Amino acid sequence: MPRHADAPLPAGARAQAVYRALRRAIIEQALRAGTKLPEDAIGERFGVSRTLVREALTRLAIEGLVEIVPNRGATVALPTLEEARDAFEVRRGLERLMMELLAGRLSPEQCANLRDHIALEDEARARGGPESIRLAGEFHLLLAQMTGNALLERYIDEVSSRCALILSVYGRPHSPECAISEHSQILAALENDDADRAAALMDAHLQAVAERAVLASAQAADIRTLLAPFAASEGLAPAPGRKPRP
Amino acid sequence: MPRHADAPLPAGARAQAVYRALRRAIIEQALRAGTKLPEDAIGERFGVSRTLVREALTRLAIEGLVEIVPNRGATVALPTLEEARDAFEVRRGLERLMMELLAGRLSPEQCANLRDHIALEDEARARGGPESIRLAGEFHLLLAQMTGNALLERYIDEVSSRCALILSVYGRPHSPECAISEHSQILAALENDDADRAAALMDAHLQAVAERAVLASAQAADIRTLLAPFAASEGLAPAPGRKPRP
DNA sequence: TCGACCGGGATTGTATGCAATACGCTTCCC
DNA sequence: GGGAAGCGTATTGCATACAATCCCGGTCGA
Repeated sequence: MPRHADAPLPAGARAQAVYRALRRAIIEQALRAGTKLPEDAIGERFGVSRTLVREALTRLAIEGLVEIVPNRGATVALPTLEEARDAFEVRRGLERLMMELLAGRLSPEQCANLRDHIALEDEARARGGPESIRLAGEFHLLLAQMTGNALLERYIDEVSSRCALILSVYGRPHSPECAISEHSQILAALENDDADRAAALMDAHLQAVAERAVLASAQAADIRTLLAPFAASEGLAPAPGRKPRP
Repeated sequence: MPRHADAPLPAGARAQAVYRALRRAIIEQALRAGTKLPEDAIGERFGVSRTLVREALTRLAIEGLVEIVPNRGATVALPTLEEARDAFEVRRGLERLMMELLAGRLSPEQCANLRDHIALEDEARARGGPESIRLAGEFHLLLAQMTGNALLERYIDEVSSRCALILSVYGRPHSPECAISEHSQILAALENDDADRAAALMDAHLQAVAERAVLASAQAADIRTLLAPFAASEGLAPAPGRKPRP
C-alpha cells in the first residue's frame, strides 16, 4: 500500500529507496550502461541529500552495477567481456547448487507458483512485451528464494542483476534471454527429484543464454580484431609498440 | 612500503583503510562477535570522521560481518546457526566450481606456490600459533585468485570471512579448522587433472570443517534444548504458548 | 517491591559546508 | 592549424552541524 507523502520514513529507509530505484532503473535499462550518475542531480530528483545518494551508489558499486572512479563520480557500469564471462561462470556454479538444494524438495504449492510464473513469462513473451526479460530473471530469483538459503538468494540476485546488465550491453536488443521451454523442463526435472538432470538443464540453459548473447559479440567488442581484415587487405600491419592487453 | 604520515592519501583510500582494518580485526577476533562498534570511537581511533567510518561499516554489513540495526548502531555480527549452515552451503558450491576451473590448469609455478603455502600452514600448526587459522583460510583464497575469475575470488573471500566469524562463535577455540593433509590431497588431485576427485575432496573438507565446528554445538545453541533434561528431571514442561520456531 | 513514567546523556541519521580535484573552454604561442 | 597552458565551473571527498532516536538512570505512585 502506498505511504502518505507527509509521513516520515523510518530511519535508513530513504537510502534504501534510492538504492532500489537506481537498481531497477539500471536493470530495466532506463539508465543505460555508461550513463553518468551525478550525486546532486539524483539527490534533487529523489528529494534527498547527497549523503544518501552516495550510500546508494557505493552499494551499487559493490554489486558491480555502477562504477565509481575517485574524484570522477559514478557511472552505470560497463562490464568488460572478461567480467561477463566471470559472471556467467559464477552464476552457473551458484545455480547448480540451487538445483541440488531444490530437487525433490519443492512443495506442490511451490511448483504451482513456478508454473504460474512460467505462464506469465509465456504470455509476456507472446505479446513481445519488454517485461519478459524481467520475468525471466525473476524465475531464477523465485527458485533461489525457495531454497530457504538467504545468502544464496542474495548472491543469485546479485549475479543475475549483473548478468542482466551484461546482456543489455552485449546482448541483442530485446531478445528474450530465456526460452520458455527451458524453464519448464527445469521445473519438471526438479519435480521429478532428478537433481542431476535439473543441474544439467540449468547449466545448458545458462550456457545458451551466455553464448547467444555474449560470445556472439565477442569479436565485435575488440575493434582491432574487427578491423584486422580491412587492414590486411590494404597491407597494413598493427603498430608493434602496443600489446593487445597482456 | 610505509607511507609518510604527512602525505595525504589518495581519494577514497582512507575509507578503504578503515574498512580493511575493521575487517581484519573481526576476522582475527580482536573484535569478538557481538562487540559494539560506535562510530565516534572508531573514527577517533583512526583519525577520520564518522562519515568514513559509516561507509566502512555499511560495507561490512553487506558482507555480513557486522550487523547494523537502525538507530542502534553497528555490532560485530553474531550469526545464527541457520546463517552458519547457509554460509557453508554456499561456500561448498563456490569452492566446487573453483575446483572444476582449476583442475589440470595450474602451472608448475602455481603448484609450487601452493605447496609452499601448505608448508607454512604445517609449520604454524606445529608451533600451535594462532596464525594457522589465517593461513588455512588464505589457502582457499589463493586458489580462488588462481582461477582468474575476479568475481569468484570476491565471493569466496566474502564467504570465507563469514565462515571465519562463524567458527569464532561456534567453533572450539583455536582448533585449526583445516587438517593439513586435506589441503595436500586437494592440491594433488588438482595437479592430476582429476576435477571430480578434487571437488569431492574439497566438499568433504568443508563438510568436515563445518561439522567439527558448527554441528557439534548445534544443540548448545538452543537454550531450551539445553535445559530440557534439567526441566524433565524436575517434572517441568515447556510453556505451551510459544512454538520453537515453526 | 514493582512497574510506569520521565529527563539527561549518548549515539545515530541526514543535511550542509568547505576544500580539493577534474573537466571544458578560451587564449596564446609555435 | 594544432597543441599547450590557464582559468572558471561543476562535481566530488570529507568533515561537521543539527535534529531525531534510543538507552539508562532516577523518581513517583500504586
